[in-house]
Amino acid sequence: MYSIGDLSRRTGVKIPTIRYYEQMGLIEAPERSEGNQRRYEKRELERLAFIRHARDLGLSIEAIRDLLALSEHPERPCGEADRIATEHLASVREKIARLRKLESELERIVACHGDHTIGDCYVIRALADHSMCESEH
Amino acid sequence: MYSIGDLSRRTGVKIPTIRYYEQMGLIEAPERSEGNQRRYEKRELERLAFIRHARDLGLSIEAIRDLLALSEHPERPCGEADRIATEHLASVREKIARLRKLESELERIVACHGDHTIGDCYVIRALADHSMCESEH
DNA sequence: GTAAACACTCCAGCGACTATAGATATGAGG
DNA sequence: CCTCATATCTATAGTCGCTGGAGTGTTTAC
Ligand SMILES: [Zn+2]
Ligand SMILES: [Zn+2]
Ligand SMILES: [Zn+2]
Ligand SMILES: [Zn+2]
Repeated sequence: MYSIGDLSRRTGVKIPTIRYYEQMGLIEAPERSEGNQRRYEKRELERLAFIRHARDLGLSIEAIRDLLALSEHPERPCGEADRIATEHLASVREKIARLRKLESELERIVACHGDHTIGDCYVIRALADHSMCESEH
Repeated sequence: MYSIGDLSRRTGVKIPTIRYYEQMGLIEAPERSEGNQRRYEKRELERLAFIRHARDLGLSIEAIRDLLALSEHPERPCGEADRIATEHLASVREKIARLRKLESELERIVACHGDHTIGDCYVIRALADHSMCESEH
């Protein structure tokens, strides 16, 4: 039996976040002590570790909910789980692509170091005028 | 004189967003028509275009507020503006680095395509066990 | 004059937490 | 058993940058 604090220390998930996950339906409402405090089993510790890891990998609460539901049925085919992960990978790649464009625009923009005034600062002028950019964003 | 709708069409910033920027102090409260509708000058159109472009480049409202304040003083040195842009570039680079790590973990995880069940799905097992990962995240 | 299009304010919601406030429970030492 | 520090409880509000809706009033074109 773990208290919510034990669970928090063991998984690195903050206490309010654990309660939030319960509210969001990622973990079931656990048993309670006589004084109404949450008491968890090992099962729930593992479930929370799964959630934590999936969050660290950037999966949404929604996706994690689906993955947890799938993992309750070990005999079923895993196409859906693979699809969720693949889609997530695609979205990570999109984000990277977008950020790389920003990176190169910003590199160009900040290249104007030196002693000068706001009036002729390339940063300010570049921000005021998208036509100086090399790509859309 | 532009109505809020004109401004919106010309800058691509949605109407509620323009009002939000006003509330956030990025643009001043403009004059009003007799019937209390906002009426903008060209100055404000340019200011909003600046904001839009800076947002597209990922700058925070806070940073944009500072940049706008700086741009009111063309005679001052531009070190601060350069610093804001440089810091932002650094944060974009950090994001890219983090996402690249995720990308490579996810690539490894989704490599398990094929006909199999949830019970032996690598996606599910990898999410349950961070020790199968090659880096921290 | 009338109708369509536009704009007003206020407020709620998104996602994924995080942080308070004020009350109650638990557990270890005496 | 009592005290007290620590832990936990609920409920609510705040974060960021918008976005949408309800319900009402204004402008404009015909
Ligand atoms: Zn400069
Ligand atoms: Zn641009
Ligand atoms: Zn699989
Ligand atoms: Zn991992």
